[in-house]
Amino acid sequence: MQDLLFDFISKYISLTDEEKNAILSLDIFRSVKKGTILLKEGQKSKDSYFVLKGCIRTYYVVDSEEKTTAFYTEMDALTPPCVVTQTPSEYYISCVEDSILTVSNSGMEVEVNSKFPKFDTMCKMLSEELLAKQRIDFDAFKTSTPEQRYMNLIEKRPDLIQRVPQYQLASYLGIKPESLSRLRARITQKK
Amino acid sequence: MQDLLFDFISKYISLTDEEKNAILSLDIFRSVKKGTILLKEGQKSKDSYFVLKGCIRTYYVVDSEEKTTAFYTEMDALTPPCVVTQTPSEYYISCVEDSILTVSNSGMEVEVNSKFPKFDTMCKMLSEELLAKQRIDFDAFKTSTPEQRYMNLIEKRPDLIQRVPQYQLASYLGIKPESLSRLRARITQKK
DNA sequence: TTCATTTCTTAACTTAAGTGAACGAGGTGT
DNA sequence: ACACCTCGTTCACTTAAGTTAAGAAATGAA
Repeated sequence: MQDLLFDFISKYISLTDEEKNAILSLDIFRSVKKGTILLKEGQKSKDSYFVLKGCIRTYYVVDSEEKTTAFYTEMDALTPPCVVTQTPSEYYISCVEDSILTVSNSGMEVEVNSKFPKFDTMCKMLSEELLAKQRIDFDAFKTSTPEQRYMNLIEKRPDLIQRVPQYQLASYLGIKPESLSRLRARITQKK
Repeated sequence: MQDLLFDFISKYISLTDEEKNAILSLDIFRSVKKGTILLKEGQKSKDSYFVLKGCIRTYYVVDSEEKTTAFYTEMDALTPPCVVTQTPSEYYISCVEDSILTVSNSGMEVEVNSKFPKFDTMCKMLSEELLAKQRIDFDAFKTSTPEQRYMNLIEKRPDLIQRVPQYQLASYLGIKPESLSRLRARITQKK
C-alpha cells in the first residue's frame, strides 16, 4: 500500500530510502469504514488527505439538504480550504466506501519540509497542477448543460457512476435527483 | 505602480532591496489596451499574468459563441492551465479595460527561484491559497441557482457588474444574456 | 454630429429543471 | 416474516432558462 504513495510521489520528486523511512515513521496510513465522517461543518482541522483506495466526498448541508460538491478517489489529494484559511470548515467530508487514506496535518508537513526541502517543491508542483485541473473542470461545468455534464462524467470518471449513489451524483452535477433520473431516461431513449 | 506588486508580495514574504531590484530588472511591467488579445486558443504560452490595474478575462469559443469563465482584476494572478500542462491553450485571454499587468514567463520564474529560494515558498503559498479560494467558488456555483449566483456577485464583486458587459457576465454566471436580463428585471421587481 | 455596430431588453414560444407526492425495489434490523 | 427506511423512478404541475426574433439603447468611428 505504501508503494502506491511512493509511486505517486515519484512523479514529482525522487526519494532516498532515508526519506521514505522518515515518511513511514510518521504513521499516516489510516483505514476508514464507509460512512465515517472525517470532518464536520464548523470544525477546525489541519488534516490533509490522500486517497490510496476507496472514495471520499465533500458535501455542504443547506436547508438540511446535502449538497455534494466533490469526490476524491484513488490517487486524489484533498486539503480542505479550512486548513488553508485557518477557519471553521464550511463542509463535511465523509467516506463513500471503505477506504485507505493517508492523513497528514500541517505540522507534520512543516517538519518534513524543513528536513527535506524538495518536499516543498513537490507541494508547489502539486498545487499548481491541481489549480490548473480544477480551473478546467470549473470552466467545463460553467459552459455546459446538466446533460452535457453527465455525458462528460461518463467519459471522464465512469467509475463514479457505478460506485456513488445517484442523489450524490445529482448535486455533484448541480441538479436534483429527480432531474438526473429524467435526464438518464432521456439519454437511453435517444440511443 | 511597482509598489502595488511589492505590497502584494509582502503579504507572503519580505524582500530585500537587492531582491526587489532583481525583480525590477526583469522588466515585466506591461501596459495593454482594451480589447488586446493576450492569448489565443491553440497557442502555446509560458506567460503568467498579475493584474496591477484594469481587468482581463478568459473565454472559450464554442460554436462560434464566446463563453466567459473568469475575470481577473486588481491584485489577481493568472497562470493559464496550458502553461502548467505544456499544451496548446483551450481558451482566449483578452483585456476588458486598458490595463497594467506584469507578464512573467516560466523561465524567469525558474531563474528567480534558484537565486531567491523564498520566492518558491511564496509561489507555493499563493497557489495553495488560490486552490482553496477557487474550490470555494466552484462549490458555491454548483450549489446555487443563477439568481443566487448573481446576488452573490453583487455582494462579492460589485465592481464587475459596472465594468463588464452583460453578455460576458451572463456566461460567467452560466446562463444566456437574455436570461440575465430577465433575472435582473425579476430582482428589481421584487424590491 | 451622424451612421453603423454592438449590446441590452422585451416578447412569444419551447424545453428542461424545480417541486411535491406517490410508488416500488432493495436493504436493515427486530 | 414484519415493519421500517433509503433510494431511485415516475407523474403532474410550476418556474425559469434556452431560442428566435425584433426593436431600443449605447458605443465608437468617421
